[in-house]
Amino acid sequence: MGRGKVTLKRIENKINRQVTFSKRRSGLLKKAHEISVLCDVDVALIVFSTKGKLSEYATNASMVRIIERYEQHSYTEKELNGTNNQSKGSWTLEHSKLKAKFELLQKNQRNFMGEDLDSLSIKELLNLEQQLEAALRRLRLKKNQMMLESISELQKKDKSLQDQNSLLLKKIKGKEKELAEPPLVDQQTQENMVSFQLNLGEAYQAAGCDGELEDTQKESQPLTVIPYWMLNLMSQ
Amino acid sequence: MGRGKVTLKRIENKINRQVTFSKRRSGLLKKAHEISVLCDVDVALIVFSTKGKLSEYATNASMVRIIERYEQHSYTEKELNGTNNQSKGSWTLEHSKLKAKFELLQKNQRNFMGEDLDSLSIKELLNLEQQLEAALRRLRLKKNQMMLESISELQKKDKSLQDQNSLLLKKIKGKEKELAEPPLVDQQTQENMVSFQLNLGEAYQAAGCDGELEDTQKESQPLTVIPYWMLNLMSQ
DNA sequence: ATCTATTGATAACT
DNA sequence: TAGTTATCAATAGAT
Repeated sequence: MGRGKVTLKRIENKINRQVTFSKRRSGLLKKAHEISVLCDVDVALIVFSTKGKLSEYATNASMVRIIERYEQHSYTEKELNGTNNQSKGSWTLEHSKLKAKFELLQKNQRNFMGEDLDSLSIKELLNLEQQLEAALRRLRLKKNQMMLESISELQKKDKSLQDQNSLLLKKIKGKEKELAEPPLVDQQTQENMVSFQLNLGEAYQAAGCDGELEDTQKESQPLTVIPYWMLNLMSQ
Repeated sequence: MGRGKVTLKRIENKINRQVTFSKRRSGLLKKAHEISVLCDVDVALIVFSTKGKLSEYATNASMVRIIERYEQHSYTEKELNGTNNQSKGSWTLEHSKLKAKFELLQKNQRNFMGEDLDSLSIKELLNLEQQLEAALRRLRLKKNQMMLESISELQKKDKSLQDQNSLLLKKIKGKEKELAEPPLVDQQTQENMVSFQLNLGEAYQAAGCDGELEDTQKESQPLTVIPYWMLNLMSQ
């Protein structure tokens, strides 16, 4: 239509291109609207001008709804591997909401780490201080509890190993008698182990442990070494 | 176009509507493509048939890119709270990644609040404790700094009000002489004010303030009352 | 922006 | 669903 045929190729003349764009854009929007009304279907049209200006048409003026429908359609069609799609709809809305929540949380977290404090008022700082102190209290309670549990576990193991040891000792002595040879485990080793258990016991009592120590499953630590954190266990 | 004018109204005849839809849809897609090529612009068109069948056109076949651009545009236009959108592809991927990050952050935050500590090992607890202590140190530093700034501000105001007061006193005395009448402001009032300033000064020195107190803009607090937090200011 | 010659789209029909 | 054709609509180029 017009005074000459059009070839489907980018219009090089900038002015012509701009004019054509303006005319065809309105035509396209009109036709989108027409098909939407005449045929009673959902249509969404997005056009960005070269300069980035947005023109849009959407049935019932609800672009997001149609885009959501598109996303749903697209994802359920193309890839069923997808993350467990709740049929809630609202992907993009969901996303932006999540983003906002994430950023809020991130800011909060930074504050909790003692960063970005300039944006806070004195009142907020005092509030944060109280929260941190409470957190620290809870944390130390938990820490002590876990350490005491750990100690208890170690003591149990220690005990069982000692028993095992005595058993072995007995067996060896039996063999000694049979073979009339000296024992493989000497007296010194045995004394050290007993001493170690007593030390742990004292520390355990000094902590004033009053909570029950449930026998939670823990990965067993090697007994040949005392965990480094146990050294200053009772400093807090 | 066609053998009769069209009225912009839903076509009631179902067959006609279907035929018209089919024809116009192809026309619309064609025109969308044309404007995209001729004018070198981004176009996205989504059409859902009554039965839910999707037809789409997008410049360079990248619908998601254009939708993203639309979302960006939309969010930055409508609400300038805009999050810094990277122009990455894949909404769902983006979304699930964000979700994972969010949940991680949320768990972390709970730990920082001294909650959900059961999932942590002793080592992690000790690490968290150190972080909390560091955070608390930074926070208290900032808090003290802000409070001292606030005090400084208040002292300035106090001083200026005192000056103003003396000025008024002088004026009144002048009038007294003229009119031979008693003054409106008595001696007691003046003494109280001086005493208050001295107290603030002492507290200020006791804090061992060595940082410069920049005169940042602060919302002025009423001078007639001492802020509650100032009472135990130096406890920390 | 507005005009108008011309092409393009399509409603009704097949 | 596809083709034909009479008509109307869109628009290229000019003003």
